[in-house]
Amino acid sequence: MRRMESFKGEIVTLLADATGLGADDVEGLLGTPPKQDMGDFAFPCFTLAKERKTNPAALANEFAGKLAPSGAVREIKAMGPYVNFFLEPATVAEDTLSRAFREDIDYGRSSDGQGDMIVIDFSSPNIAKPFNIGHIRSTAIGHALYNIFEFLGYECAGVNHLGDWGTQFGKLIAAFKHWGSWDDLAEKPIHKLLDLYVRFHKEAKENPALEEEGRAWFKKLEDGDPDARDIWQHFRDLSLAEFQRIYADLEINFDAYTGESFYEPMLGETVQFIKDKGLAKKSQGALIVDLEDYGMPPCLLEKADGATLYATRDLAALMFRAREYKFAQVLYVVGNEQSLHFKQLFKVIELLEFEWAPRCHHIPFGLIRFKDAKLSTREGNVIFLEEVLEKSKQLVRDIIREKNPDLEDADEVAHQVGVGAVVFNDLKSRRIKDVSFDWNELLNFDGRTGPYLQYTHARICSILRKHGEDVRADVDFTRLGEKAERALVTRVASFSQRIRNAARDYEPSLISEYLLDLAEEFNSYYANHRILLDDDADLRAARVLLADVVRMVLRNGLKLLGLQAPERM
RNA sequence: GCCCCUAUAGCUCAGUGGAUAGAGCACUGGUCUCCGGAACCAGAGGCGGAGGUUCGAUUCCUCCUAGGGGUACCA
Repeated sequence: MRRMESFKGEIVTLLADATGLGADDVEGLLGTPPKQDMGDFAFPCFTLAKERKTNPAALANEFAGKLAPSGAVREIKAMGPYVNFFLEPATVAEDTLSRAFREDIDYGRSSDGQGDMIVIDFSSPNIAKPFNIGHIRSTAIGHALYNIFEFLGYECAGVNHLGDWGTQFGKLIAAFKHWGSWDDLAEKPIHKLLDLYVRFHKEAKENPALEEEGRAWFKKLEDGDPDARDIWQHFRDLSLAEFQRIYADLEINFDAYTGESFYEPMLGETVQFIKDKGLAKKSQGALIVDLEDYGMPPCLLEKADGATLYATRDLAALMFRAREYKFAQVLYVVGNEQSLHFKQLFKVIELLEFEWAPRCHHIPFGLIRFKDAKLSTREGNVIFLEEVLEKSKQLVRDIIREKNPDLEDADEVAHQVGVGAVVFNDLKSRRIKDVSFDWNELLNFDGRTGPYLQYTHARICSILRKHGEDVRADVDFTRLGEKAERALVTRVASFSQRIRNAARDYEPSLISEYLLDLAEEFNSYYANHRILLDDDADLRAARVLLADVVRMVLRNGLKLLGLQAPERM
């Protein structure tokens, strides 16, 4: 059983022989031509020509003359300054399609990770605040990375670092004591909590004593006062219940919900540890780690009043994770605006001489910004994720009612497609790019979208149902000679390399892009070639196999991104 | 001020230093006696500016411009 990589290996050996270069040098130069009819691999002769003081085209000719096709290589020819290699399409098709067909749901999987642990910190909303559209980014990207690394043989731990500690909870308790009740919180608790929070700030302007009250409540909370603790716990439970509804919608599970409060008991020893290492010092009344030598502002461990900060809790959390998980890598899927924070965090870890310091990575992403200013001001600059998901699902329901009124499980499918549209929208471009939030764009399911991929998948399922027989792998692969068929085979063959690249770059969009290209190629092929031929059983069998394998890759890829692949829609 | 990210078509985005810079949306015009029209085909439309490195730069480096973010007691 071979793969594209081993075809490449054959060519590297041939070229190393002909050019006298080392195999690594050849492999570095060997590339893929921009067009399919220019072959499967191309070797540029520019650099060598310069060294040998000849022109590249002449050199390419010379090499091509020396090389003889063998094995899977059918033809070798000079094309301008390149030597291009053409593989035997039937061989490539056979190797690729029979392997994919056999591996099915495991096609693309690997054991690269060898069970190494990767801790992924993602989503991490603040409790008592609504899950808004901005949270989709970390949630979708983190979840996709989790799936990708797991598919590559890593063991993953998804950690939801809830924002569940800090002065704001003292204020919230104070507000609750003044104006709230548990009955009142029974319905839409997070919205009610937000109202309380907003009211607190409004009234505190008139009545500064409230601020003091809030601080006092937080102090009580920290000191373990049973009443404060109980109220906080209720707030946390109510929030988590709402978040979990959304996570259920998105089919996301976390391995731990260890929020900031979890690390509260470890803060004292963390600060002491840093002091013992001689890194902490007093400055302007606060306790800091000076990072001036590294061109950064100081990392604050304690405020002048002795209270801890974000960085303190993150340091405690990171050290805890190192002990607990013995990770090969820890990934923080957090917005780009926190780059400095993580640079500081990792620098402190390095100065503490932890050997795992280089294995900590911040995976930044761009912000969601609003295109339509009116929308951003309404609702106080917040769009709730739940509202977005509901709108998307509703639109899918409408479309189904119009296009496929007899569909069974229409609600379930509307859910899968509606949620998929929103998630995919967030995973389709490089994560570092800002995402402009635009209802029209989000709810347009034409073109390069999640529903387009799901539609393509469902359409192939439909073809296979109509085919009516089991798909066979023992087909005549020489029949798959059409240009479009060869393009599809090549695309399928590169799936596993694409997943590796996505992991290497922590970039789920590489998979989105791949799937869109695959779906476009298939849809174009489908429009121009009949698959279920009545008069040519051999060709039909071969095309059915190809379609089935494309279906598998679409499904596997969608799963990696966290999308469902419905069989009808 | 300093630091980070970004700049490719009207809009949203692709583009390992290499062959004619590719898609989608929107727009215009087409495609069904045939496997799902959430589709397919076609048209029109583009590398922010100036240098540098290189046989070759959208890609690497420097500077400039524009947008976004950050920059000690928020997270």
